[in-house]
Amino acid sequence: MNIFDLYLDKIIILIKKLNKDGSLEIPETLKGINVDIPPSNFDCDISTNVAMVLSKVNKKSPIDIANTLIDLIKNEDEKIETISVVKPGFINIKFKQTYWNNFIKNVNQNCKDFGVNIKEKKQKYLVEFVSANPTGPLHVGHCRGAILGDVISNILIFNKHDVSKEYYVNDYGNQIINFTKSVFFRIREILFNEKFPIENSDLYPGDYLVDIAKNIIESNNVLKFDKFEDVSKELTLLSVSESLKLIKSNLSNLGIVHDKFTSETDIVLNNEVQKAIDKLMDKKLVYSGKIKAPKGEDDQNWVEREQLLFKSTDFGDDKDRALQKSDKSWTYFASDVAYHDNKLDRNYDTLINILGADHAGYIKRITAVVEALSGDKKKLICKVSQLVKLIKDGKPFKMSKRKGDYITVEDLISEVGRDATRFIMLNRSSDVELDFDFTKVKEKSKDNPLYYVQYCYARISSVFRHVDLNIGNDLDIKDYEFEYTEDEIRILKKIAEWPKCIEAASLRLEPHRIPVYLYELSSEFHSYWNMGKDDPSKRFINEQKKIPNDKLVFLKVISNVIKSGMDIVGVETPQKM
RNA sequence: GCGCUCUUAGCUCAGCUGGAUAGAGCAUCGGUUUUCUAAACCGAGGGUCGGUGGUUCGAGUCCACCAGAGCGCACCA
Repeated sequence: MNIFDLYLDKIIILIKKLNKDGSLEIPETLKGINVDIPPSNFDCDISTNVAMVLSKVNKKSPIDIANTLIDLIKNEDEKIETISVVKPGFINIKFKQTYWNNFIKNVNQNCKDFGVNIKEKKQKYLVEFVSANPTGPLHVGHCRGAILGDVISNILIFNKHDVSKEYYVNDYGNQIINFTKSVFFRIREILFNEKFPIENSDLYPGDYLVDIAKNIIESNNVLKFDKFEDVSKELTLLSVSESLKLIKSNLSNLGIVHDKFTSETDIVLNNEVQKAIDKLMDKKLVYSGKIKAPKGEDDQNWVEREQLLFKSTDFGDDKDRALQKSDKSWTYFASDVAYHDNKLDRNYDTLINILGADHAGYIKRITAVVEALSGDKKKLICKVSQLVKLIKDGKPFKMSKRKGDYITVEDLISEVGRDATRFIMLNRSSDVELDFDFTKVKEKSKDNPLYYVQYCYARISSVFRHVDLNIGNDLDIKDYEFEYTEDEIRILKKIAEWPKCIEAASLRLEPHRIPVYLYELSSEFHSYWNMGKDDPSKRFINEQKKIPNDKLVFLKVISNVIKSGMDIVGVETPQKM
């Protein structure tokens, strides 16, 4: 039940009627008209800008139009307490107390689906996220995008869409060869006491490779590790598989489960790259040419080479992109073209890619490919998660690939916990860099917004416990004749915002709106709770040791929204803290 | 040189696709526990929304230019 949408519909019907009568002009599109939350210093519940939007086409001042509208609106709705016109031309409406009885009844009767955006057309989504190279465990840098992708998916699922969470495994190419070589040398180190060539900067130095090497030695007694070339094929498979084991366990510790892992090697071996490039060729978007050196770069080392290029400039990219290396093998980009063609073949309505900030430059070319292949500009949406700045003891903390001194997801979770990690990573817009201060998050865990929201839920649970009720059970209430006070209505108004929050989060793929909203709601609740100290009528449990029905549904509805929100964010709502 | 993202209180950030007197937390100062969880609450101070123009009834929000920060810019993945 979205009270803002319901009222917007009412107003649209009204002005259309007036337009039919000939007493009002309306613009072609009614898109600008909205019903919104008024600023808190106005004593009203909802507010609309209709009069201001209609002002132009009617050549009248917004105030005049508003004044003629308010009587008509009031006549049609006996739930209105006051309706008034304010300065630039807003119409402000305050409902009678009884309005909120109907509201809370409605919310309670379909608790689980409260907030679901019924206006959204049901779609099939594919959300690709993480897709870190299978060359070792996940580190903190992967964490934000992982959580972002997971929760974006959760929001879409909450809104009843069909969502598939997918991981693209880059198990092909030079990096994988280097990785496998590194494993090979670690194996020789263990078996033949041969020193690992640490000076070779192409190799992966991390300690986790020793464990991978041990696992491979233990689980296999066929392979001989004399020459890399002899075992490279089998060893690659084993090494990648060990890596994926680590990654999947990291993801599971973060509370993330992907529906599908797609392997780049499979795509390449299936000849899908050639097929996809052929499709682009048919559209005359592939040609053989040379890329010019970027200005300002050092031109001396630049070698112009004839190679196969994709005309991404046709779609707004800065330059055309190479599909083939000079040795005629495919580039990474080419196999990604194939992968996206593969996605398109699976008939999704919308593809979503979650990328790290360091891959933002990649967006234009890949959206160009999807547009070229599907003919639909909006088929692929790329969402970038900005960097996480790690801070330890007040100082920035840099990770070094060469030394292999990563902070892993494992370290992070064991230090601050899964829920705190998820909540804090989401509490900011993905467009801005995020400060993640280890010492702060750990030391000041009491100031952590996660606990603030959880505490709210725990407080409500404790009230239920006191009268032997369970917070999770449905409430069956027949009579909704209540008289909520101003302080309670303030919270009910916040509850009424929940569907709006979900709508914005889903439409714009901005999960941070959910923790931000939950924090605000919790704040209203804690404030109300403390009023009970001075004013016994604000306590939930009365002198007969019972909770009256008005307070009971009130609590139920609040806890339900918190639960829904926390489920989407993917964190626990403990009943005791 | 080019592209992407950002710039809001001392610090970290919200600001619902252009609306009304721009909001939180932290930090600082001062208060609140015989009562359902004080991991909480109440109060005070703190702002030229990076700058300059433009678009319009109306701009933190849209456009242009400028300044600053981060990320990226070949056949790596």
